[in-house]
Amino acid sequence: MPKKLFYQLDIDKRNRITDAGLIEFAQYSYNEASTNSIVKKASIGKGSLFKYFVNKEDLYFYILDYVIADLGKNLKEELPKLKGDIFEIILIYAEAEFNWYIENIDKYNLLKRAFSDDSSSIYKKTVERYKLTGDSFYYKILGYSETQALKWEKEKVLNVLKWVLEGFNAKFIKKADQYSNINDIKDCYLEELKKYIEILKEGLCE
Amino acid sequence: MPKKLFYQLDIDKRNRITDAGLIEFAQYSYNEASTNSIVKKASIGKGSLFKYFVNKEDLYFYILDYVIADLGKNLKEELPKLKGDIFEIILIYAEAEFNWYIENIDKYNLLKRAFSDDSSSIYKKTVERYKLTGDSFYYKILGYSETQALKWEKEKVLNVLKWVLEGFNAKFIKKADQYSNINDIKDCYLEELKKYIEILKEGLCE
DNA sequence: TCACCTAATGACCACATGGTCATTAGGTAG
DNA sequence: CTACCTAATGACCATGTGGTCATTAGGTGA
Repeated sequence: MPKKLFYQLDIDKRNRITDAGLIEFAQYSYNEASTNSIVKKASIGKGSLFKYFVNKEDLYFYILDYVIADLGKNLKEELPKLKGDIFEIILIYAEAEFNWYIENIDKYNLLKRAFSDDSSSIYKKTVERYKLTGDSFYYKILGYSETQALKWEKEKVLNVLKWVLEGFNAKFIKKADQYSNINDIKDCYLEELKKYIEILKEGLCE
Repeated sequence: MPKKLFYQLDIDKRNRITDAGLIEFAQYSYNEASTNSIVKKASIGKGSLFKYFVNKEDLYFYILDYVIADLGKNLKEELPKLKGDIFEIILIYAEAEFNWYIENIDKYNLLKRAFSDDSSSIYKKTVERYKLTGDSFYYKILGYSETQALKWEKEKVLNVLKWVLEGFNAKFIKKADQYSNINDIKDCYLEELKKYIEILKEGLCE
């Protein structure tokens, strides 16, 4: 975590540093991200950065903490809306996540990179640091669903839903550049996802 | 592609270079991989490497070409075995791929990295170079399946199958370290995958 | 033995990295 | 104005990078 000096800065400077770090770590892997670039982007001296943070890793986890807190806050706001069977829940959850993604692409890319590149030198420390959140949160949300008649083990059904959602998201994001209007994207996303969920619901329910 | 000089080398030296490059690029991203390490691992002089290859990128694509050719050869051998409906085909295909993976972990990791890290500076050139293979191959294999009554659009069903297979593989590989006996792993993989395919077959067929 | 050729080499280059530290700038108290 | 303090700074350091090139080693023919 940052030293006291960092919190004594005026808000503008602090935001400049946070934003610069976020953009850099979203665009490049931990090792490829450059503190020199961050310093330039934030318009501060190189020495200052290492007065505010003990080293690159410290800066990285400060940024990551911040992003995860932001996502958590956003998802908590959606919690009361989660009602219905797991298929409806999945839809509501996916829509919330997708909306967050559309408006926080840098944060989304940072998270994706942080928890998917398991060969990065920082990955081990990352999963260690956040082991209590992560997947468990996903299942907690699903815990909100009404109990319901499934043809199969609940764990397997959840996995199938999770993998389809992940695959669908990845595929959709890749082709999302085509759309220009942001509302078109949201509509199209939801409409297409609904079909997949419909297929699974019909197939996996009693 | 390598210069003529490379092909004039005796087989042992050539293999040392290929292996060293494979291991390095499997372990580290393109930018993080070090030509110095490769040179040391292969026990050749730094200058020699750049006599054989015009630059790092040239070496990288030589290795990648080699791995893709190897995988292609392996899968072609499995082609005659692909018979039945798409669910049976998926199982046979997944088993072949998994066996290849188990015995070619470095090659597998290299491929995974090459086609998943879409932020790497080399990624664009990579997909450009191999755009004719890739996903299309996957669907070609599924083309071997007997036509069969599906409740839904074939494309969506294939996507669901693909995503579940991908998700299952990723999950399985992560916990594969637990097993010591390689045959246990293979058995366990196939057994668990079968259950998922069974679920999907029952759910997605007429 | 000598001259010739080519393949192999590692010292070397310019550049970028994470991190340091002596110096400076700017505000405050007397 | 001076003396003091602290926060900000960028020149600097050791290390590592991809890539080069003058030198060397070793084989061949006369």
